[in-house]
Amino acid sequence: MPLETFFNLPDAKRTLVEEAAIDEFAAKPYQCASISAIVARAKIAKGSFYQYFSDKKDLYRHVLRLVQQRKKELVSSLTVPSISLDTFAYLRWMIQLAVLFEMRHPKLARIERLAFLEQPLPTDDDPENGYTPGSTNQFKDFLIQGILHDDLATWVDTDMAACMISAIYHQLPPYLIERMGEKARSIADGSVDIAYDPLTQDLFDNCMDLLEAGMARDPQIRKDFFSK
Amino acid sequence: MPLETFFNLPDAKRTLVEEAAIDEFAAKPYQCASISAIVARAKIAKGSFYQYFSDKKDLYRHVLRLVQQRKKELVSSLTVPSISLDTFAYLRWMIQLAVLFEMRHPKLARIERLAFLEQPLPTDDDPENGYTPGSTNQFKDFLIQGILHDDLATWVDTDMAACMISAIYHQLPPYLIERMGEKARSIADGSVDIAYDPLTQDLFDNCMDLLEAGMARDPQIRKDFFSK
DNA sequence: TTACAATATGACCGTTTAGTCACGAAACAT
DNA sequence: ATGTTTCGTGACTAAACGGTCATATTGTAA
Repeated sequence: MPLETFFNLPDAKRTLVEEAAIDEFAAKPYQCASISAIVARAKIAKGSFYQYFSDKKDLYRHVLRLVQQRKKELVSSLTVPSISLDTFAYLRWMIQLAVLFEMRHPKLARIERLAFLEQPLPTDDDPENGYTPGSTNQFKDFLIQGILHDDLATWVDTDMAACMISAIYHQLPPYLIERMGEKARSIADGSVDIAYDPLTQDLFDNCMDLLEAGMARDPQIRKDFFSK
Repeated sequence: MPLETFFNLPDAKRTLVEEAAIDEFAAKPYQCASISAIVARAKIAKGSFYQYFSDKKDLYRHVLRLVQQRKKELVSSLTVPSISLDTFAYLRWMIQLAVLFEMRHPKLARIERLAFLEQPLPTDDDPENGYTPGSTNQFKDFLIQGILHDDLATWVDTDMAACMISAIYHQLPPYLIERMGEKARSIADGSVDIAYDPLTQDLFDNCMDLLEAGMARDPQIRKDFFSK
C-alpha cells in the first residue's frame, strides 16, 4: 500500500502522479518501467516519490487497483444485465464491457492486458489476487454457473474453456476497435450508443456465434444436444 | 543479419552465444533483455559481441529466425498430415504441434509468445514479417481455405475468428501442459507418443469440440447448417 | 620470418537506473 | 514565538546499461 503521505496529497497532485504512472506502465512492461521517467513526468522530486511509495512494486500494485476501480466505475455507469440473464447474453455483455473499457481507458486496458500476460510476475504476497475481472478463474466459475443454468453443454471442459475465453477476452478488444474504425470514436465520445449501433452489434453477433455454435458447417458432435 | 564473423565461429562457440541469447530473451521482454547478461553467460567479451552482431535488434531477429527454424525441424520430424485433410483435423494437428514445441523447446516457445504479444515492436523493415506460423494472418488464410473446402460455416467472420484462434493458439499450450502433469514429461522425453495417449487426446478432443461446435447446449443459430 | 588481415578483449564512455539522505520549507499545536 | 511533526527536495551512490575503441592475439599466406 502507498504511504499515508500519498493520500494526504491534494487531489490534483495525487492525480498527476497517478497519471504519470499510468502513462509509464502502459508504455513499458513492469520490469522496464522507470521511476525516473514517472517522477519527471509528474514533475516531482525523486525523494518525494519515496515519501509516497515504498518502491516500484508498491506503485504498480496501486495502479492495478486503480484499473480495477475504474472498470467498476464503468460497470456502475452502465445498464447491468440481470443475473438471471442467459449465460451467452451475459458473456456478450462482458466482452462489450471490455471493448468499452478499451475505448474509454486505452492505457488502463493495456496495463490490465500486460498484467494478465506477464502472469505470475508481480503477484506475490497478494492473497486476493488470481481472481480479477477477466481472470481465468472468474471465467471458470462463470462457465460452471452456465452449465448449472442449462445454457452450456454438459460436456464442456470448464477449465480449458475458461483458459480459451480469457485469452480471447484479453486479445479481442483491440482488434474489434480497429475493425470498427471511425465508429469506435463515435462510441467512445458518447455520440453513438454501442447497444444500438447495428454495425457494431453485428460484430458482436459474429463473435458470440463462434462461441455458441463453433465454426463447423456440419457439427458432428454436439453430444448432449442430440442425445437429449 | 549477423556479421560474417559470427558464422565463421566454431559451432560450439556459436551455439553457446545463441543459447545465452535464448536464455535472456526467454526471461525478459525485448526492451529489458540485457546484452551484458548475454555476454556474461556466453563468456565472451563485450567487444566480441559487437563483432558478431551490429546491435541488440540484430541479435533478436537472429533468435526469432532460430525459433522458426527449430519449429520447422520439429514439423519435419513429425508425420505431416496431408493437405487434403479435414480443416478441423488440421487445426487439431497445429495445436498439437504447438504443445509439442512448448514441451521440447519451452524457452523458444516463450520467445515466440512474447514476440506475438508485443506485436509491432521489433518488426520494422522486415517485409517477410506478419506471416509467421501462428500469426493471425496465417490463420485467416487457413480459415478461408476451410470455407472453400466446405468444412466451415459460410457465415464465419474469418478475420475475427483468426484473431480469436491465434489468441488461443498462443495461450493454450502452457495451460494444456500444466494440465497434463506428469504425462507431459513422458511425452517430452519420447517415452510416450502423444498421438496414442488416450488422456491427452481426450484433452484435444474437448478443445476441438469447443472450436467446432461451440459451447451452447442448444445452439439456435447454426445458420447455414439448418438452412442448407 | 615477415606481413597482413581477421578476431578477441576489457577498459572506457556517456547515460540511465532504483534508491538514499541530509537539509530546508512548511504546517500545526502549544 | 516556540517546538514538533510532516512534507518537499535534488544532489548523491553504486550499479547497470548499450555501445566504442585502441590494443592484443591469432591465423594465414608469402
